[in-house]
Amino acid sequence: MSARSSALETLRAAGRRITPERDLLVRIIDRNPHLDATEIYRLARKTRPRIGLATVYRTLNLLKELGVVRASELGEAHRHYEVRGDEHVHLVCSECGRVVDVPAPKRLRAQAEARGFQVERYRLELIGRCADCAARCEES
Amino acid sequence: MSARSSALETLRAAGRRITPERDLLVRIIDRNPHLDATEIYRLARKTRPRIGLATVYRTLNLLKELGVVRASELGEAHRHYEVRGDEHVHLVCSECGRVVDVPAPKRLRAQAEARGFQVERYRLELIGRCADCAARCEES
DNA sequence: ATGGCTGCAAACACTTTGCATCGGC
DNA sequence: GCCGATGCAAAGTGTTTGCAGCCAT
Repeated sequence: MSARSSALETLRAAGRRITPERDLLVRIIDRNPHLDATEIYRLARKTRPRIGLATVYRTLNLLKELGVVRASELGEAHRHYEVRGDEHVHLVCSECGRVVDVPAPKRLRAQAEARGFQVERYRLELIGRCADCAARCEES
Repeated sequence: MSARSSALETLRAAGRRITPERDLLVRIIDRNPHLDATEIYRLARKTRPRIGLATVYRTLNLLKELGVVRASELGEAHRHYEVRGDEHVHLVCSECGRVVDVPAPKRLRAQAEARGFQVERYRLELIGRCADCAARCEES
């Protein structure tokens, strides 16, 4: 099942309406991970010029509540959204801003829970230089 | 050497002035980890009522540039500041908001660097219930 | 047809900036 | 005394909210 149809299904199950705006936004987030609200808005307007920024924010918050997307603040910047799948770690390049995902280590959760802390979710971002940018910095 | 005097030393070394405002703000951040700008401002006004919020922000940014403090967005919220010491993980309680620090595992860095990613710094927050809140939820 | 959803604009919260004054060096 | 730092207020961002009309159900 695609992330898109699963998201729409979740909406339906929660008794919320499926509107063209919501469908469009889900598709955009699904296809482009790590966009912020303004970027999502910009993309959405290409398809649906009359969509409002408020709708983007309202939809993002709704999807977040329903657990369809997750928000994270990549390297000091604004809030970025992505469909929730497996837990993973963000590698954020401080040079080009590119974001690479790597699967998350299981040990973290275990360590925290050994201290009596019940982990619900986590946010992990490593900020630094991606391989490309590191190489470019070497040569110059 | 205390975090405070070390911070002031860093200011001096960078050729920046040591003002009563800066000294006060460093002391506040040092004594109370995980405060946001407004909370720091509120505390600062108790001692120095005429201090401006802009000074708080300017000082926080300066200290961040100098590497004296680090900023992180705890559990969706605003930006929080703390003096930079050892790398560590934040355990953020979703119930009471309490933040517990635990030392950071070294493996993370190694894993990322195995992929050619040069880690400069990272942000890691586990959100969930602290031991106390978990216990309280059990009994009720 | 009814209530949720949208677009628009105004309100909000947080952060930065312009400028005259002040004070660390 | 010089120049950086401050306080105040105004401007900038990013996000939320009030409201009249619209449309999915």
